[in-house]
Amino acid sequence: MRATVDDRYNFHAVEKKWRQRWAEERLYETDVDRTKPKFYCLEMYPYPSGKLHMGHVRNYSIGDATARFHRMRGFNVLYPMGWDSFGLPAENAAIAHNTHPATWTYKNIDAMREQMQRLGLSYDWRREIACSHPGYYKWSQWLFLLLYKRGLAVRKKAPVNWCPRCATVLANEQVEEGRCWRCGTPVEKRELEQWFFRITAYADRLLKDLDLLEGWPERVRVMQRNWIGRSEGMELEFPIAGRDQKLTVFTTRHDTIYGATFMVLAPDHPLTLELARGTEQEQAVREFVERVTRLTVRDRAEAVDAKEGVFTGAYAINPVTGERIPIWTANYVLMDYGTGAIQAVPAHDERDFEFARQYGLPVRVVIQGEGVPADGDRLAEAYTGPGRMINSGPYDGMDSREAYRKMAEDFERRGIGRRTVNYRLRDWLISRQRYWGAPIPIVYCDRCGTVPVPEDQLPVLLPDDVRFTVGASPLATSESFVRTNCPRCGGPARRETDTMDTFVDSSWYYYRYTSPRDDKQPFDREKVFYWLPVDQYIGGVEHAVLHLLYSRFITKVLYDEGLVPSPEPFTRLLTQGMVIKDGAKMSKSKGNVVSPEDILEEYGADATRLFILFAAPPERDLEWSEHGIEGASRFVHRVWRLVAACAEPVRALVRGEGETAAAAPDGAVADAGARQDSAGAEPVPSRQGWGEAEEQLWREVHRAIYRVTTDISERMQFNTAIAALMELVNAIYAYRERVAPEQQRADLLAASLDRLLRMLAPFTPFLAEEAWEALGWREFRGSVHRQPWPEYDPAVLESGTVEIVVQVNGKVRDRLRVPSDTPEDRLRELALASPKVREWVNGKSVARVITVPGRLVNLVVR
RNA sequence: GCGGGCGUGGCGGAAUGGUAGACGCGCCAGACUUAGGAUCUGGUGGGUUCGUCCCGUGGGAGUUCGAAUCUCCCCGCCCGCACCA
Repeated sequence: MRATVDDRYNFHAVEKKWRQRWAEERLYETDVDRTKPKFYCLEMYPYPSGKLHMGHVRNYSIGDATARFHRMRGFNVLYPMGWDSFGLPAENAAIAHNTHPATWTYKNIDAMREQMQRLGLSYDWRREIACSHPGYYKWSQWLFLLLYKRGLAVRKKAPVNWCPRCATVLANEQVEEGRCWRCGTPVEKRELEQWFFRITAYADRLLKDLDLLEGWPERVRVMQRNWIGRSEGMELEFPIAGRDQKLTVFTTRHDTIYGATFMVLAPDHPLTLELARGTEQEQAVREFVERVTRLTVRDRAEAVDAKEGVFTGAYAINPVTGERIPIWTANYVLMDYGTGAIQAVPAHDERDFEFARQYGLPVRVVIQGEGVPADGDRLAEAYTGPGRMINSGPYDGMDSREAYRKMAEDFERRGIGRRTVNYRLRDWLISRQRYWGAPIPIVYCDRCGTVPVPEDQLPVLLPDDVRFTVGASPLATSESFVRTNCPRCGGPARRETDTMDTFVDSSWYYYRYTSPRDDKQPFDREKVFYWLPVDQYIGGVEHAVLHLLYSRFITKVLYDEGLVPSPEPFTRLLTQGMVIKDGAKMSKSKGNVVSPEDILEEYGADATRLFILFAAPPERDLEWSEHGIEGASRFVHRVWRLVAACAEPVRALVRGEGETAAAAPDGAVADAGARQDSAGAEPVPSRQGWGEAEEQLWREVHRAIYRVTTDISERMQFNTAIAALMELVNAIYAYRERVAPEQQRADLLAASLDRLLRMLAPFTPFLAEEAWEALGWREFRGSVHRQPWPEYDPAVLESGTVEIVVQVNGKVRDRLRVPSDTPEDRLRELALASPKVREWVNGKSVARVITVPGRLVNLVVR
């Protein structure tokens, strides 16, 4: 062993060494252990694009620090990683390079795994999963069959979003501002028959259980609440004049029905063209509908800044007034929401008002608020508040809120309508006309119809003999795949050729980690009931209404089936901020991308992780800074120099203690990695012969433990935790500056460095382990990553003196240094006796004295 | 328009009712050095009569002994949703 420790820190060599040794020692492997509380720490598994970007590095730095901290705190921690490895980019790359999507995908996975290992992330790699692996997607198909069995997977014809560039349909959640979430191409509406998961059947529970998610950011809960979009109202029926047919509308304002002076249908409503047929309006309606429905979703959304519509030529009968009112069609009514038809009440709805004024339609006031004219012609804007009912037959004179209740009852009794709840949430369209996904396990038989593939015939494997066509499902080009026999009657049948949305794969992967190689079941019940729910989930906010909603839905289905222990999958959620540079998100087009690869090469894993956790609190955006990472790197080297400088006396001490322990009868020595709990307790200094300098540093150590512990466990504020560690390092330096070398106490230095290194372990795992070994502890106590988290001693924390601020009328006038246990009345005495304070009190009377123990005294003077 | 968040030194940020600006970056000075963009030490909100006091957390008002923090109004920025009937 070297006699001295080199004060230059070679992170390349150190990181390489520990990566190997940790793997050999199987340091991060975890299994069910009922003697410890469990902690499931999870990051959103990545799409294997080829290399990590800074957002990944941030995500995993947060997660790894969290996992390591909880391990040291005595939790049995599940911390796995896997790959969201189905999806379009692989297929597009395969088309471009004429290879197989799997080739591209698995090469990328290898590259990214390597980068993760360089970062020193403490995953249990035995649990690695990839959703494109047949051993995984078999169970995604099983999940489909479970939903099918429960009536939650259905094939139906509906208006769906179609991305012409990706040549596939998309779920509603995957359309952002009318554009495809992946490629940005404006999507089109198409009427197609597709497979849906009936997430709407869970709308109410998904909404209600949001209240359980106290560990989620308010922002995400609000986004989900809005996305689900529950609204209570009535479906009302308006007979169509001259036909034996009724028009059903959804409204939240049935109390305004006496003011319904016309009706509006969505242009793509099935009755729009039918009602116009044979009327003098037919031609105009046909032209209007064709023009509006041809627009992409986005163009249509933009076009509605100007409301536009035409009269259909048909009339409806207002069921309460008996009036004949015209039926219009207009671009501001959407087929997607409610029934695709509305009762227009221009006096009390802003949109109807604007439309009525534009086309000269009558406006009738039926609710009179303060200052609202009774004459609709004189109304300047729609009135949407409450008021007194007028022009409303038997309800005249009532308060509108009372009428609202009364009318609902009356209308139901008279059969005019019924109370109902409407949601904005649509069923989840899971069919994709693409290759690189899990095939939908369904067979179509001429005789038996739609037949699910029996579970024992899973997985339905992806065929290799496909042509990567665009515009139709590639699976349809594989004869061997399509042609099959009906599982029910054995006759000739055809397979479903669509694959599942990759969000189906990611909606349940966190269960699979608990028994990733199980080939008999999707997950082991015992293990899932031990590990779940996820205690801390970490990822980007962009999945607020995608993955995070789908996962909650699938969890509820599994919960109803009795397969998982909780109705919610993620107890706490942290949505990390973006990593930005020069004020903008890193992107190739802006040319402001910083590659983690380069940074790791130049500064090493510890400095990279440290900077990213230190520069901002995790949920806030983080501005990448070259100077900032240099500061972090400087700190890493500064710690190392301190360790090197203290090595000689500390090692002598550690060796002496270690040998004493080893000499004891039960001090049998196994290999270093396995000795985590037994030999070698933390060094407790005697404090004999200590002076004020020693006591002061020891207090700093305990203060740091207190601050780091609470900052991480209560708030996940890694930035302030690291600041506290920097202060501790500064304090140790200050001690060594202040006390002559021969006077410095080795027991104090050893105890301080012991605490420091254990607290650094979650942030700079390589540095902490290397220093731990250099000081001799690894030999006797095992890896720093298997140590318990240090405890602070409140008695030490509160010993010594504190500075008390003396205020006069809230302004600081003096500071007193007093023993920290000084009682309040003594503080008051000292404050009043202060010469500086007396100048400010001078002649006036002290009306009140407020003391805050350990902090301040405030004299209220008049 | 509705909803969520934010506004503090030159910069990233600390302080969630009790000393505003911890910690880091940058900058200034000193020490060591053949030299250093290394390292160590000190300083660093503005003003000032400089061992002093005044001002200061987007602006204004309020609650309180005391407000960056709580309340109300206004301004600005970011994010999400948006003719949802």
